Amino acid sequence: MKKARANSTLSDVAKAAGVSASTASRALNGLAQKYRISEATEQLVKQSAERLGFRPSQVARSLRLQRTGLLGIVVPDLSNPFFSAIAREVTVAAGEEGFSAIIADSDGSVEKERELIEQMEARNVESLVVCPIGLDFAHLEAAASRGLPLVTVDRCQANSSLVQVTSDHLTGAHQAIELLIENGHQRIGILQGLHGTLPSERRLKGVREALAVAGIDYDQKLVAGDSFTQESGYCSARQLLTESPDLTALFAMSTPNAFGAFRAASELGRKIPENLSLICFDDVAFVEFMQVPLTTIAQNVPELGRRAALLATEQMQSGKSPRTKMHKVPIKLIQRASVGKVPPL
Amino acid sequence: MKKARANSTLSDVAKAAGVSASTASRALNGLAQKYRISEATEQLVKQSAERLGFRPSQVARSLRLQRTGLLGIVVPDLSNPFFSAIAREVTVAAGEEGFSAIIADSDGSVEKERELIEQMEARNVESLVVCPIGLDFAHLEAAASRGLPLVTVDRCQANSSLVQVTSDHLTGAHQAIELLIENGHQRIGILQGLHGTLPSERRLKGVREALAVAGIDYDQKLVAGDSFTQESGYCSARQLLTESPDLTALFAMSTPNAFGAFRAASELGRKIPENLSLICFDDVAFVEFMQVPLTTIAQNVPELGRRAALLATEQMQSGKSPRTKMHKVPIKLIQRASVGKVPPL
DNA sequence: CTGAAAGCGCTAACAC
DNA sequence: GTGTTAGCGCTTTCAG
Repeated sequence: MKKARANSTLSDVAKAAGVSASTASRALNGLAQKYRISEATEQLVKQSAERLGFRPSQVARSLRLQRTGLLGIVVPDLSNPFFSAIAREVTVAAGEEGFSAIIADSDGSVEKERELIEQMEARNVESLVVCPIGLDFAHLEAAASRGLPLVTVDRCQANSSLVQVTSDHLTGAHQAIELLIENGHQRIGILQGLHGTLPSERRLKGVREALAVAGIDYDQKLVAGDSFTQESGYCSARQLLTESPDLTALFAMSTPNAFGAFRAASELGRKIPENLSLICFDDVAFVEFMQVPLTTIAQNVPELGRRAALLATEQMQSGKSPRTKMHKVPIKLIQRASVGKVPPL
Repeated sequence: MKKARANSTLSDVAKAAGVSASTASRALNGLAQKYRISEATEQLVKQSAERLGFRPSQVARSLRLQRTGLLGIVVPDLSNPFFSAIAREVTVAAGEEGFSAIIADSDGSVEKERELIEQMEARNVESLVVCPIGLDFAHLEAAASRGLPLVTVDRCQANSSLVQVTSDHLTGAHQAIELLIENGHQRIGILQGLHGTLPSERRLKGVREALAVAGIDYDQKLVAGDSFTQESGYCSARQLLTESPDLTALFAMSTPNAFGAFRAASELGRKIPENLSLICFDDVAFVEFMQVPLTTIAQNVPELGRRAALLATEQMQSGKSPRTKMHKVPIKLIQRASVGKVPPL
């Protein structure tokens, strides 16, 4: 490998051009006009910079300007398509606003989330987008009250003063159940996500509302599960389908939940959609290429990310928190093949 | 929002403790022993720091130490599970080595990739992991020769002096074809990825080798496609299946390709695996929850990421490039349900 | 039109 | 044991 020649500095450029560092700085930062630097000098400086392959040190710049141009992202699992899609939107939106994104994976641990946020603060990120692991928000509130523009995405909290962006879970669940009912389903099993998280709670509320409208009793026996994972979906679907064989439909609160349900159903000899309907929240690209394409309540994931990034950068630029704290993004029911009419008995 | 109170600085802490900045710095950096700072002073400093909520500025530190502790990651599409899985491993491995990861999405554009790498260099990342878009490596070579420890993942280049980590594509493709042949398939369609990329070329070579071993002629007519996308898979599968209806198996070079093939097959009335076998490269979590679980050549994606991160950080710490440039990580054939015996005619 | 000097927050060599 | 000083690379008053 070639010798790691240190990048040349501004004063190198200045020296090469035979001017002072200040002049060089001004010429390179497009302030020639303002300072009425002679055309000749300006060109000379620019050429020297070019020739030396000068790249200004962002570190020095950050220190001087007290602006890092860094935006932090913390997600619970970057290998989960839902979160990586959010991360993607945030990074590109940040990039468009002139920021670089620094990312970290909390691996589903509140403790790690806390540490990572500490680290990011130490790095002087100018704002932070976090998809919280979901239960404890104290450290987030703390960071925000320290003046760090922070926005949470997805797993929000109802009674929080944080800026939050999440889907319209209630309406989504309501529509899901409505669709099932329209198709004649009366006995509907619910595969629940992590208790205590807003998405899970709101979706459950949506379920109850839709059931109430249709005059169907909400049966606690028909809801199971406590995590958005595939394993949880599998176990609870198995349990529900075994204990209540008269179920004709399943509402899964996440795609992994739905995958689990799929497996359980096939093990128990139920065919989707022939004698079991399945609808789920979240819509990942793959879902449509399953042999039985899933009918889903699609969250507008890119929009979640984009909005979060925008709220974060705005907040940072204006220096004040937006009036609206809770930002709901609409969901969309996508009908594919996994919901069928209840078979006439 | 509360007033954005600037974080307190080292000299604030020093003042509060009634000592000089140097002493404070030493006490806080665990150098008390080395400098024989009195127990009392040390505690005093630490308490003051605690009380003021002092968090050392990484920016100032970076400038002084000429070390940012930053590792850059550039991927073509963070919403693609393959790349996000790599990104995840890189960020966590980096974290374990005490680095923060700064990430960017090149959105499949070489131009953008070039710009992003520039930006990262300006931010003084200490090393860089890039999943190149695949064709032009000049800017990567340039960055590396400037002394930046850089490692490329996945789409590598055969005759490059860069440090690269990629799967054993040749063996993988060889095994895929072998499996098909063992199952009686003789007419095998190939759904190809982006031409000119090492993964695609090596896999094609593997195909030819396996075919040769079995004494089957390589038929140029049976290979189609020019991208790892789902659309490409769909179009080329349709084309192949239409022009050569005697095909009994398809080898797809990516999961998206396979999804496309799935759709094409079902539109053309072919059933997998009954009268069409399908095997594909890459193994994403979903693949096993498809109603017909896909038989795949699984890349060890986490390992790709981990190795890359390690090579990057090692290189940076030792200051020299590793002897081995090309790092191949083994693949694994995972048999599921999408490959069947060729039906006796 | 340009330069000198100060300083962002930190650490380390060199005093004493 | 602890303080003083210099300086990382940059921008920006303030002078001229």
